[in-house]
Amino acid sequence: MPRPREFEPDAVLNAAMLRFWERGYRAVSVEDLVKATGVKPGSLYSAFPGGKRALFLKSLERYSKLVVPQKLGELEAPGASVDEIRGYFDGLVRDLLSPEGRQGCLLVNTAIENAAEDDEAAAVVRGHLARLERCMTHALENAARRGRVRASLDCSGSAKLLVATCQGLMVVGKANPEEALLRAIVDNAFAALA
Amino acid sequence: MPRPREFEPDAVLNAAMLRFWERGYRAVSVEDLVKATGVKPGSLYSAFPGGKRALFLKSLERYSKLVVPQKLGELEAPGASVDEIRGYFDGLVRDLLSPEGRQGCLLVNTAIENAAEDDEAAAVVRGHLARLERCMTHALENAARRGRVRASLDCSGSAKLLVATCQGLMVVGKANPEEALLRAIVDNAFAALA
DNA sequence: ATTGTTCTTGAATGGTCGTTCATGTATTTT
DNA sequence: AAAATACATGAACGACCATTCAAGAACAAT
Repeated sequence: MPRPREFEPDAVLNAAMLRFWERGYRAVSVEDLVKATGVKPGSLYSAFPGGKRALFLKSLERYSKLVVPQKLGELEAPGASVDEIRGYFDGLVRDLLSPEGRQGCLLVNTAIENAAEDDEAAAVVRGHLARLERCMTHALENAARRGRVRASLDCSGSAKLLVATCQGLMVVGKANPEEALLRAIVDNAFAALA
Repeated sequence: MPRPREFEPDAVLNAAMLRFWERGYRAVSVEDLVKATGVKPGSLYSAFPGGKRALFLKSLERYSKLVVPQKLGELEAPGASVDEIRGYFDGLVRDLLSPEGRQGCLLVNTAIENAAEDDEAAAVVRGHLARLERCMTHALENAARRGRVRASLDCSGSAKLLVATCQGLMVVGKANPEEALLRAIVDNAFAALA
């Protein structure tokens, strides 16, 4: 009986995610979202109860499920090793240097902008960091088994360090997107593993 | 002839800096600043032409001149070496774990929140990163001369990595202020130098 | 064709934003 | 004592904020 929806909620969520990604939670107004999606306030609020913040939290989850796996790529494969870590870092550098990728990582931005005042957002960020650390640890263990890193390497600890390094890479890259600088960071991070 | 000021502009600027530090630029309203300083809008705007944003930029500079040197401590001394780098990192961890220090670093927060849309703010951040890198490079060179790090170490590149590491430390610490995690990051960053 | 249900629309809400300005006040010089 | 000057006050500004809601519209079932 009901009248059918005229828009795709997933498409709306995607547009919202992109806005939050490039401008941050506070900088995006509902009017911005209305313009970006073509969906009027009333419909937005009925499709996403909880309004702007709910849309933001759903954006974080969507980012985790859709964008992150694409960036992680082979690093999440069971056989991942040093090359896959390297590939991930190279991808980060490439993104930071490209005009579209300068927005960095939505979850890093959220850690800084919202983690202190929004526990739910912080939880999503923590989940992301844990996932990243898991990948890195696993890849380092594979690498150790294959003799691609020094035998004395603390895989779990080094994974934590690598996670911090890529967060730092994004902070540096956001303020100072210079290829030589970013490459030096990545190169030296890897020199430490050998 | 004129009526004298009833407030200390430096004290006002300090209060503003603290607010921006803990909540971010967008999250702080002028009304917040009025409440925090006791100075009414009219006086605020006449003492700080340019309003909120000027106050923010001045806060960044004040932070650079007053807070940063205190955190850097001996690391800026000519004779600084590994121990001073370590001291700096330990201080960061201590701060991130303390209730007052969870706000992280104003300049890191600014890199994420404002660098993309505010060139002047980004320039201050870049200056800070350059200063940090200069300290680190100098300390590593001292350390190399004294045999405290491996001879093959690329001081300039490792300094860049250490800068990124402490930015990353602050991102991780903001979302997940766990001592064991932060210590592991620092320990492994130093293991890479030996 | 009518009814029931959900959706769309866009104006309106009350609140807050950053900023300005007219008025009154305190102080120093004349 | 009076004039001149800079400051303090806080109400008022228009703009924008997130959100709500009354009205009309589109479809499915009858």
